[in-house]
Amino acid sequence: MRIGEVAAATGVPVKTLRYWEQVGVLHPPPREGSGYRNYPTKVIDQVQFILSAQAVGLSLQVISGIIRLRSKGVTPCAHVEGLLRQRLEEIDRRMESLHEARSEVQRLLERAQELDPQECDDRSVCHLIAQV
Amino acid sequence: MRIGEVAAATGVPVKTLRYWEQVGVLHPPPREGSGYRNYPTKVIDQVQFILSAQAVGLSLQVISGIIRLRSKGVTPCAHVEGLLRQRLEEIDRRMESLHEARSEVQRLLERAQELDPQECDDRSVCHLIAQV
DNA sequence: TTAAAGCCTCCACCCGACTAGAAGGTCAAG
DNA sequence: CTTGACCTTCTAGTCGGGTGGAGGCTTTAA
Repeated sequence: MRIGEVAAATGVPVKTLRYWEQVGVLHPPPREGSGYRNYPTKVIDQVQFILSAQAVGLSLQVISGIIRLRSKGVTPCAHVEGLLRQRLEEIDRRMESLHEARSEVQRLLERAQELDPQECDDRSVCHLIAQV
Repeated sequence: MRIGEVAAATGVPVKTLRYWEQVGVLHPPPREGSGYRNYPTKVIDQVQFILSAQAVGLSLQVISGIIRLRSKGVTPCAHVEGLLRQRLEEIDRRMESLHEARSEVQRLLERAQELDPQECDDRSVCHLIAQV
């Protein structure tokens, strides 16, 4: 199948499919005599896999690692499980730092209720956001 | 004071101070005869403000908006309060999507316990990450 | 037969916040 | 007087995941 059909079937833009090939996450398909890419049908599954993996937050680099293992004949499940665990930790770290940021903003907003705007003088840019 | 002194006093690299000037978040200071930047002492406070605002997650563009208001003589507190509320909403949105991602990864990991690696066949790249 | 749609490659650009390095001018100490 | 630290501008690169457009083939339907 041609690249446009793959795009239509998966919703991924043609440009993106070529980009994915370029960065190594999709295997280069054989070409027709015209030079057109001629994809096997299973590319649809691969594209779906990439989309699912992206949705979980894996990077294209990591995803292409999985696909490379797969095409070497290795069953990548154990590897993928490790990656998912790493991803879980990553998410937890980011949730935590987001949580801290939230508390800080909350604190500033509460302080804003107490402070008088008239006090916002030339000493600082704005007393709402001030050095801890 | 010279740019190196500002850098030493605030911990912000010289390159970054010049960059901040370039993108409009720091006012261009007057120059010595040599062409060297000659900062007023209050730049320290401004840099601290920028750092604090960044720590809260405000972008340089937003921060320079606040500073512009300030230098027009406007007391930016009300504006800043609005920005902080927007930031809070932004944080909440991101926490939510992070939370969803976390559940999804969690779900995949739990499924990994049930599935047999032998089943990971050629139909898909890896059955751990599969289409919903 | 011809026009449109689809495909090809290549190069450049986007977001944000820097950071690196080249090539050169200035200043303070010994 | 020289050395080295400090300053200047300018260009260009980083990260990730694409997107846009130019210029030029190929295929397909009327």
